Amino acid sequence: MPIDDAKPLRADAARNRARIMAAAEQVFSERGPAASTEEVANRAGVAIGTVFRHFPTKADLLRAIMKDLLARLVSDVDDLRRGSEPGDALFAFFTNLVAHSARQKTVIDLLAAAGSELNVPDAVGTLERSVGGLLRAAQQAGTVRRDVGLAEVMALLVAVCQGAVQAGWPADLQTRTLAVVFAGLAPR
Amino acid sequence: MPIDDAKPLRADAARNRARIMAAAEQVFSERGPAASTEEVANRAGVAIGTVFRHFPTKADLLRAIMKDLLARLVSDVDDLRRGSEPGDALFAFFTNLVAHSARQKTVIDLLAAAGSELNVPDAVGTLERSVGGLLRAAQQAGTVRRDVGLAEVMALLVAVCQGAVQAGWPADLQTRTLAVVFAGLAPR
Amino acid sequence: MPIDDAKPLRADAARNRARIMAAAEQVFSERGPAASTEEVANRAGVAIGTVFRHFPTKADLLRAIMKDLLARLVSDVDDLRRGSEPGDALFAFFTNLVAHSARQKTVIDLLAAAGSELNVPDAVGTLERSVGGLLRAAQQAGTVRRDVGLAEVMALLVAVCQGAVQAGWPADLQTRTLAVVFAGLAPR
Amino acid sequence: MPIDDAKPLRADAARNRARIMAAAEQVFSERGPAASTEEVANRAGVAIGTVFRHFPTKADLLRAIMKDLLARLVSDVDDLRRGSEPGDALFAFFTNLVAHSARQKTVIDLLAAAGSELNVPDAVGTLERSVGGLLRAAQQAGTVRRDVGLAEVMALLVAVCQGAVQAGWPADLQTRTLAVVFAGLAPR
DNA sequence: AATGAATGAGAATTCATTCAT
DNA sequence: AATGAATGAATTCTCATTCAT
Repeated sequence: MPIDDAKPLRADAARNRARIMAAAEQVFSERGPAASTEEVANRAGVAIGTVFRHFPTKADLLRAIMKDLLARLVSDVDDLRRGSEPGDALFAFFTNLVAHSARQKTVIDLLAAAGSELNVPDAVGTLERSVGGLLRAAQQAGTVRRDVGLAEVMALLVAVCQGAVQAGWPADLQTRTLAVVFAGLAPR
Repeated sequence: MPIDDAKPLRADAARNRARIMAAAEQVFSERGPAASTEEVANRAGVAIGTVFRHFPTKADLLRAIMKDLLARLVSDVDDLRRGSEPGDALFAFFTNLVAHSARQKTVIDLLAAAGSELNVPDAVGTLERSVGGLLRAAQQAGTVRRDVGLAEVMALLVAVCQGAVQAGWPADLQTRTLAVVFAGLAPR
Repeated sequence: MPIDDAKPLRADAARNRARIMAAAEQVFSERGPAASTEEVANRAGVAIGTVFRHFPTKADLLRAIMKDLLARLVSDVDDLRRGSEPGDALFAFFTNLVAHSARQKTVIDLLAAAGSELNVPDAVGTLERSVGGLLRAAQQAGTVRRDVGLAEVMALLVAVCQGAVQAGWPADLQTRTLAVVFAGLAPR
Repeated sequence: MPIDDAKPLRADAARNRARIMAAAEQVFSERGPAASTEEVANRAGVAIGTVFRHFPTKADLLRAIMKDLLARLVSDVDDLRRGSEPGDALFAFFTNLVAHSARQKTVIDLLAAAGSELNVPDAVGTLERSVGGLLRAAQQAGTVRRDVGLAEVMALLVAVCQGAVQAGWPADLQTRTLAVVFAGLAPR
């Protein structure tokens, strides 16, 4: 049961599509969303036309990256729910996401801009639902206050990630900042 | 005693400079830093050449806006230190900044990008020192834990503002998110 | 006795060739000669490569359409010569062609451009000879002046058709315009 | 009393605008409306940006040319009404337009396309009104049948011009073709 | 033979910056 | 000092044509 793509791609096309997305992730992370599609093509080792064949519009490319990254996040969440104590999973996910967001400037930027320019509603919604699961579990385990809502958790998540990414916080600053947030979430 | 500008400007030149900066603040807030210099000129009611006479480069203009906004923030901090209980001033500043950042997308964006692209080190340093004052005062008043550092306070400040701005948090989400942060800063 | 095509085509190849030409006629009629070959392929239900296998160049495709349409016109003329009074056949052909040219924007455009860009000399020549037959018959029947030449009849034919097509003349304007032309051709 | 342009242009800008329009007229006449804006710029001796500063869109440029050429036609009509017998002016205008249309492929093409892609309604309307004047005068002078309408005269005008232009009719073919049309317009 | 992905040379348009007026 | 026209490099996107599958 294919989840995403209607038409199976030819082997070479699939390879190129993947290369392009990887290149785009890199390029946009390094140079921001204003980076040129041409550079993405170069980095992917294909001609510019190939990029536009796969993603008819630059915005389509950005959307595709975002969908992909969000999907990865959701699957991270699922892994965590299986592998950790329910009370810890939210904190673990939070910490992880911040730690990796350096590599994922794009996700974060796009997450932050989610409402505005690009539209990837279901993907964002899915992530939100996943995090919601973590939050409820943590609240039932008693590691997070009952009066904290999903909205503010998501807000803090995005905000801290974006801060971490854009300002390039070193590891210890990440830790100390998260300590404050976690203390704010804890009961009492 | 002019601190920054070497040459006193002719009255009309000064007026134009001010108009341009005001227009630029608006335009970049609305359209992001990719907005065109031409539009800034239009909004300011001057010709494009005039903008470039005052700010030889688009980056110079952005830097100037940032310096200006940071200076305003610093003076806000000073006002607060005089007008509120020492224990509350930090929270008040924090809340204020978040609330107003909607209008100041530019500051926040620029603050966030401070380290990277533009360089306005002294301005940022000055703000950091001011906030440091608020923090120490709050810690002495016992409203903020002693083991919280200035770095993470600044980090949270920027992160939350940026989140608020870019995602357009409604007022109640701002409140609830700040509640978590403040709880995290409070002793015990 | 195949006049034009050297190699007999496999059945499926012939079918594709026909489909492509039909699609091309439609597409170029609707969108003008700037329409993309890709769209022709889509409309024909074949892949783009197939179009280029049959017509190595876009110009070749246009030429082929034109040849085909001209051939149809010639056969129309022949039908008319058999089925109408000699004195009326030219007028009937003229009227018919104008009336149908809406559907045949391509022919007309190509007929008009005949001399310039594309070269389909024999096809045009053949049509001209056919119309010449109609003209002589009409002159002998006394419905057209003797001092009118084939060149100007062809010229008027093309001109009026093109006018009708490009400006989208309604039926009554076609009628009234042709009335003037026919009056001009009539003796006295 | 300025008829067309709201803002007076600087001398150099006006010079460039004129050069661009002249170049565009040439280029589009030679290569059709698909010719590149870059070539217009080259021919005009300006940079590509200058063309787009004056005409923000390629379509704007085409429209401007058309307006200009139509205006010239209208003024030709006015001149003729003053300088010839009322009964002849329509024929003279017709003949002139056809003769010059070789140089004015653009006008004709645009006139023909008037309804469809570009919109220059008032300009076309003005021409139509002018020609209407010639027609009425000719009918009153008895050189044109009373039952001929303006619509078909315009239709023939456009059609014959376009034919002449696109197929490159030599002078004698023009003459002979017009002879038929004029005979069709004459009383009896 | 057919497919459809890849190529890459344009084409239109934008915009920071320069410079004549 | 101000004006605003000119420049031209850069960017997004299109499309005829080629070529691996």
